[in-house]
This record gives sequence, C-alpha cells and structure tokens, in this order.
Amino acid sequence: MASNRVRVIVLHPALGPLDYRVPHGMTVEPGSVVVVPIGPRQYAGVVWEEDRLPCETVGDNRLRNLVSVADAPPIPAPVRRLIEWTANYYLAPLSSVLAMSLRTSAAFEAAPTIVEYRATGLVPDRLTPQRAQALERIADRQGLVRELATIADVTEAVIRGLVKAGAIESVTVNTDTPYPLPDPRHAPPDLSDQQAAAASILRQAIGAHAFQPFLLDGVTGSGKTEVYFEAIAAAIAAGRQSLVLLPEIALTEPFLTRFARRFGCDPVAWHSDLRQSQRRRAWRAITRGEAMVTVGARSALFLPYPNLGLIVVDEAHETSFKQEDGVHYHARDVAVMRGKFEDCPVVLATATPAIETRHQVELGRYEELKLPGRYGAAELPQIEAIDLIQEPPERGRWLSPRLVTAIDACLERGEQALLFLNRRGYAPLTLCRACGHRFQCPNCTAWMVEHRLIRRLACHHCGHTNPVPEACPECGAEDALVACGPGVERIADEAAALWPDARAAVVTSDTIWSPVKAAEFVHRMEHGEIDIVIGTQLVTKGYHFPNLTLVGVVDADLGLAGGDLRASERTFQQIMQVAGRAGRGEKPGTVYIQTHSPDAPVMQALVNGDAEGFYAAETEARRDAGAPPFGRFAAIVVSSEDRQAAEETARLIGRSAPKPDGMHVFGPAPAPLAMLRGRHRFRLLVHARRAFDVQDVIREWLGALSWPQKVRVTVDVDPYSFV
DNA sequence: AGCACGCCGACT
DNA sequence: GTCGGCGTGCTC
Repeated sequence: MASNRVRVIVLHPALGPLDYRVPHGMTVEPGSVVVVPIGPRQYAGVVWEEDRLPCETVGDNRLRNLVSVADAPPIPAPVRRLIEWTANYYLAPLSSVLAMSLRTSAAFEAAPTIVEYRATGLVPDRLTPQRAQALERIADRQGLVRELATIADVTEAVIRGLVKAGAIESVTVNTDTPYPLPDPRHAPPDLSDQQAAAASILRQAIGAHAFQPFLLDGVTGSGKTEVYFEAIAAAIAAGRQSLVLLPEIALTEPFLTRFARRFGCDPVAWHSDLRQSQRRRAWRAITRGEAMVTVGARSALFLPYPNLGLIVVDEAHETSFKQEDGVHYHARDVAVMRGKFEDCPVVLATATPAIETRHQVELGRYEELKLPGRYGAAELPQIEAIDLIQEPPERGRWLSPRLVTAIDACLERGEQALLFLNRRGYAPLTLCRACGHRFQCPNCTAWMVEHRLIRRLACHHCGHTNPVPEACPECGAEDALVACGPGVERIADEAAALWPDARAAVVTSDTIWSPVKAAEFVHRMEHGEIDIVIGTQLVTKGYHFPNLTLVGVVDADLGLAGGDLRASERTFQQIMQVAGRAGRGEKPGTVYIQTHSPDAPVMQALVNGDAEGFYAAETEARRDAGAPPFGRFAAIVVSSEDRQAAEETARLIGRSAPKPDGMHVFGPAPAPLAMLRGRHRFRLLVHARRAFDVQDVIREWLGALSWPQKVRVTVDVDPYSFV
C-alpha cells in the first residue's frame, strides 16, 4: 500500500470528496483531521476510506499536497459510519454532516500549554551557594522560572544557569484543567423495586457491550432519571463514556443539580451557548476520552467520543429532537444508529413515547422497561375536562369559572398552580376595528404577535418586530386596534386581575432564555416565591415542584388545529407532560383541561387515563393512512425570493416525478407558510411504503434536474413540521 | 460557498 | 472606448 494519495471529505458546503497527495514525512490514516488547499484558500477535512467514497478520480498530476495534519485524535470508525449513514438517509452532503463532528476550531489546535521547570536530580559541576540554596528550596516543586526564583530566593539568572547546567529541566504542561471524574459510588440512590429491576437490566446491557435500544417508559414522576443514572454509573465503572441528550438547554439546570447530587460533580455540558474556550476544552476532553459523561443538546450526538458505552435520549418523545434547518436529522433516530455503530445500549426515556418508538417495541427491536407507578407517596393527578361551550369564561376572559374556583382553593391552601398555554406574547393577532386591517409580517405568511412586555409586534418565524402603532396604518383610525385571542401575557393579566395578591411568573423562551434564568425560576418555585406560573411548553419539561398541585390547560384544542398527522399524538403528549407537573409530592394533583370538544378521542383518553386505548386507536389510524411508522413521507421544499422562479422549479420537479410502484408524489402546492423570511415556498410531499427506498429515488430524480441558483431545494426525510 | 471568466448595457 | 451588471463553471 505504497499509495501516497488519499481521499478527503472537505468541510466545504459545495464540494464532494477530493483526492490529495500526502507529502513525504507526513502520515495519515482514515479519520485523520487535515488541512487541504482549495484554490487559493485552505479548508479543514477528514481523510476517508477511499473505497467507501467512489467518485471520478483525477490524474496524479493534478493532485495537490495536504497542508498539515491536526494534533487531534482521528475521527473514530463508528463516527465515520454514522456520518455516512446520516448523509445518506437524510439526503445531506457528507461535508455538512461531518461539520457537526468538528464543530470547533479545537480540532486544529494543540491543547494550550505553558512551559514549567523542575529539578532533574542531577548536581551541577559547579555548585555555588546560590545554586545549592535554589536546589534545596525547590526540592520537587515545579513552576515558571519566576516562581522558582521566588521560592528559592535567588535571581532568575541562577535558575537559568541551572537549566543550562542540566540540573533543572523544562516540562510542557497542558493548561486545560481536567474535568472532575463523576464518582459512581458518590450517593447511590434508594430505588423502588421497579426502578431497581430496570436499573439491573441496564447495568447488564452496559456489561454486554452490545447494541440494544431500550424504551424506558415510566409515568411522569416515576424516577426514570435515577434509573438511567445507574446505567451511567455502570458505564463509568467500566471506563466508558456516556452521552445524555436533552431536548432544551433550559432543562439542563435541574438536570445538572440532580446529576451532581448523585455523582458528586457536574457532567461536561455541550450546547450552542458555550463560550469558545469552554467549547474547545470540552471538545478536547471528549475526543481524548477523558470526559466520562457529556450532557448536551442534539448537536452533541456527532462528537467523536472514542469510547462510548451508553447513549440516553431523555424526553425522547420531544419533537425538538428533529432538526429543522441544515441537516434535517432526528436526533432520537440518529442516536439509535450511533448505538448500533458503537455496539452500545441506547436508552430512550419518556413518559409519553412516540408511536414510532412503541412500534419498534412491538416489533421486538427495542426492549421496554416499564415504571408504572410514581415514586414514593406521589399519586398520578386526576384529570377533568371543562367544556368551554357549557361553562364559558366571562366575556373578554379566558379562564372558565370552574378553573377560577379551583385556583382560588389551591392558593387558599398555600399551594402552587400552573396555567399552560402554548402561545407566547399577549395576543396572536391584532386587527383594526374600523377597517379590519390585520397586522402581518412583511417577510412571512404569519400574523404579528403582540408582546406587551417589550411593547412590540413580533413575527415568531423570522424575528421581525415593530413598535405597536398608535393608529391603524391602513385607515388611520386611532384607538381602534384590538388584540384577538390569548397568549401567556394576556393570561398573566387575567390572573393579576383575579388574584391581585398572588405572585405570578410568566415562563416562556422570552423570559427563560438561559440555564441561569431557568435556575432562578426553579429556585423561586422551590422557595415558594411564586404562586401561579403561566407558561408555554417550556414548563411541560422535566421540572419537579412538590407544592404544585393544580394545572390548568387554557386551550387544549390549540395543537389539534392544522391537522397534521401527529396533531392528536402531540396534544396527548403535551397535556400528559404538563399534567405530570401536578402532585409530584405528597399532596395529590388535579388537572383541568379547557376544550371545545370534550368528546374528542384525545380528550376522552386524557380524562379516563386511557393511554393504551388512545395509542391503539392512533396506531390504527396511522396504519390505515399509511402514515409513519407504516409508511413514510419526505417533503421537498422549493424556495426563492423570486416567487415565479420558485413556482417554476417546483412545477418542473413535480412534472419530472417518477411513478414507481409504492411511491406517490403530491403537489407542488404553496407551502402552508407560503412565505418565510422573505422567501416564497412551494412544497411537494412524497409518500411511500415503509420498505421503499425513497432516498434513492429522490436522489436520482432531483440529481437529473437543474434550476436557477437563486432557487433552493431542500428535502426533509421523515418530516415533523408540516409548514 | 467564493472567485474567476465572459458577455451585454450605460457612462466619462 | 471602459466600468460593472450577474449567468456559468471550477475547485483534487
């Protein structure tokens, strides 16, 4: 194998694999992180197995030399296989997927070092009194020349002389402080029998060192975290790394607290808010196998852990694990693939598993570990529906009398209440009473949402904001603008009017936008400084407040509108999760769900606690519709600032659609969000049978077409968002 | 993605 | 005559 030619995936958005020559004196292997020349510029890349990336080869005479090899461990083979699988499955360029593994410049930098000095034990030929004093006082200490001189009470010249004489040597010291090692025996938990049984199975799986997906399916408050902590403890004891994926960074704070209580120190955190220096330090520790437990957002999934022994996806039902820009991957599914390539167990922990996940259990591919009861004295909350037609709120109000009475009693008892409404801001629509003008985003097909806290109208899709005008921009009428519908801020106003003495907190991404803010909120809740929380889906996740006993779902029908295929499932999950915040301590909890359709199957299932019946009916509906997991979808979105160009390209794609058995193409049609961030959007939907290789067909189909550069065509395999 | 090349219209 | 619009093609 005397070839000095290598194939490299370059971190370049538009280029496929390229071949380079390895200069004399340089050695590389598959996975090596290298710097390559492209035209006048230099790019990072990774050496790949040539036979796995067939492409047209270029003559030896055209090869350019690699510039350098990074001082970093090569990307391990399982990660290379994962990158290939992801690029292939989600129809993304290899370079974009690879970029997620090398998400930091640390890959190309040596660890930061300083040079320190220490005695070698050799006695110099000429031992002056100063030299003798220096060697005696320094003994086995180590430090900078200046520090040693101070310790020895001699000048720096004496120390330098000793270095020259060989009595003191220099040592290169890595200034990255090592992360503390989590101690599996720090504070072993007191597990229930159910928890202990599940933990024991996971411990065995860690020992087996083999791929096995688990569904850790426990009702809210059943102690799933403590169970998978035992799996982490087993992995640490076996010397292998663990990765815990969480859906939101806002969630990491309570998680870190629980982790530190169990293992005596924080895990290594990885998310988009890390400072560059923190990111580099974390990257080095992770890639050298020193970071034993990493907790992170989905982007942590592609990092090159050399020694992964366990992956946990917490709140695995969360749709935010599906990335909606760049590479459209689903972190839950990619996590399972990573476990497969790493030969390690994968734990999907959730109280409300996705239908796709339950289906895998039924097929016997995932093993289910059930925790049917809440931990300790806690009982599951009672759920009641409030029919908004039978018991409507007062005019201009959004909380029905029964819910108001219940909150009265809750506050009277000194307990906490939570009002859930998945809508940020004050009102989702503002219109002019005089002329009917509606405030719309100039860049998107969406209403501007009034935010009273910042006194602006904001678009939730592109971030465009305006001050709230005094007069209607259309007809000039003053004091004619009316807010339509409720958002959390409006519910907060209503709560303030109803319970002027209660202390309320609005919890949305507008108010809780960092782990620090989340920690503050948790602290205030735990110390009883908040009586009523009004929040969006942010409060449905992971929190444990023992004194919270009442949950009111302001508009349970909200998620059912729009009619996408997961609407019922998502409504069920969301309400189960928010309901799960109630009654987690010794006091029982009650949940009220306000709805216009109390007879809808979802509402009936929630009220009757009939999760099994709901899942069975939903699964059958999916089977009848050929929807996932029984069939598959892919969305092709065509967008451009030029509406006509986008439409023509979409039509061209539609006209050229292949019609193989087992696949059908719908559209093109204007996307539900027909304009987004100033781009006009058209969408085609591909529906296929489960076993059908849609990716292959779409690759060939789109590969044979061309369209103007200003038009962007993206493919979303297994789409979650139908806008 | 950049950055060249190249081919047409509006100016000093 | 030149400056500059952006369509097309190339990067091992």
